Amino acid sequence: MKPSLWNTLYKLSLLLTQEKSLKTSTTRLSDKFGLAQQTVSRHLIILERLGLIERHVTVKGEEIKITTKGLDELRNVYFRLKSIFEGISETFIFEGRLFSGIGEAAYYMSLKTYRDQFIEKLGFDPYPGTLNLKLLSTSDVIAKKELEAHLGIEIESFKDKKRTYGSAKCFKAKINDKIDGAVVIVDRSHYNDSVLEVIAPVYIREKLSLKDGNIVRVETFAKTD
Amino acid sequence: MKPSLWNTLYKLSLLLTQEKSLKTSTTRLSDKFGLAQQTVSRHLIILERLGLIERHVTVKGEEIKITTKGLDELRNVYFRLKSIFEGISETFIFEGRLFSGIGEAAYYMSLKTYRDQFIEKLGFDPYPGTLNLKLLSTSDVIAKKELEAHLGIEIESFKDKKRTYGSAKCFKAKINDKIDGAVVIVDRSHYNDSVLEVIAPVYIREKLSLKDGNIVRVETFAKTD
DNA sequence: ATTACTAATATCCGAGTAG
DNA sequence: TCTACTCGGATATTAGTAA
Repeated sequence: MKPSLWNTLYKLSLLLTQEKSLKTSTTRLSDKFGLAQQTVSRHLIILERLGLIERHVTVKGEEIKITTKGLDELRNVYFRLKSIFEGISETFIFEGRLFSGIGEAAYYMSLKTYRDQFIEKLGFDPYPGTLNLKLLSTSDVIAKKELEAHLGIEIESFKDKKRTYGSAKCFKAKINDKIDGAVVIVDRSHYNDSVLEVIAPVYIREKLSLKDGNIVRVETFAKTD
Repeated sequence: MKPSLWNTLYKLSLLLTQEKSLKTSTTRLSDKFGLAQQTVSRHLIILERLGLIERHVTVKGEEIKITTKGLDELRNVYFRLKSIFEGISETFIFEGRLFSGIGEAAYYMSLKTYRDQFIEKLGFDPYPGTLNLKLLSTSDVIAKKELEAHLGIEIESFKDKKRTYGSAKCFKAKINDKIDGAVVIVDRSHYNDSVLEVIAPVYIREKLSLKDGNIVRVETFAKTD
């Protein structure tokens, strides 16, 4: 997302206050934003196409509302700035329903470059495969975004002859108050925001006698410095 | 400040974490920021000129530190986003040392357009003149910035044949726990951030028997919706 | 390696204006 | 009035290099 667009979204949010919609015109906004009417119009069109705002355009003006996706975009910056200015350690607690993935993670985790990094940076040799948890509440999904904004343990990307392997970020975690492991947030995951991927030095499913559908509790520890 | 520059400052802050300095190179940064090395170089030059960062450039790389001014720039956005996402009422308490201004404020406050707005929006006809308080601690200065990010009572700008008269933002306030008045934050004030300007329907100095140098306590109430 | 200049290119903005 | 199109000019970015 282009900085100038983000700026327009941000300034919109300052006028909208709370999830209410705003009835205004591009001319009035251009005045407030210090941009030309045409520029505001163009920005609004793009923001709408990106799904960040919703509009109801009439010949007399328009009504604008920031979508959940748009708010997420802003919240992400908010959380990152928060972790800078209120730089304190925080504990995040998640609850999710266990489900089976397609076993892809096991392949990636067995790659030497990744595995060596896990051992070096997390201090354990992870069991190949992740425990996938579907987060149950939106507050957990938002908390995950906040966690993501914190500094974690960085797993670096690398490439071989064929392709590039993406980066990831880990946070030490405790699973069901028993097992020490880590939450892995993959940069370009095929899962969406509502899925938490957990790794540990042991096979968690077996150790905790878990089956698909079980609720699992994960406590993570984020430090900001 | 241009959005693209703000973006670079913001991304820098994510790497710097806490007021530490960062030893890196424009190439490494260009990688992280998704910009060309030349663009990063140019941005850093401009940010430095604006006094938002400090650099120590060598032929082997450079060391970057975000200045107080730069952090303020980021904090401002942080506070505004905070008031959106944590939209709650807040009380701010300031303590400042009374000093005499040049009496300019009295002139402005006597202008009909301003005065009418004060009466309508604040509910009182202000004594012409402001009580100027020099804030004593940096935490108070930061609190003032946070207050500024909240929604206040807007006093609109206007123009006559000669010039434009700027806008301002007010927050209801209680002075020394006795007098009800308001804090006025003038958009382009000739005072800096460490000065708080207070108005009231009465002549505060007299009512509270205040003299230059006295410490005055101001409690303000900010609502976010 | 670096940083950062100059010049070419890509992108963005806003004046004019249609609908 | 309004939104939003086209298009020329402004601005920002990047490629090619020098130091």
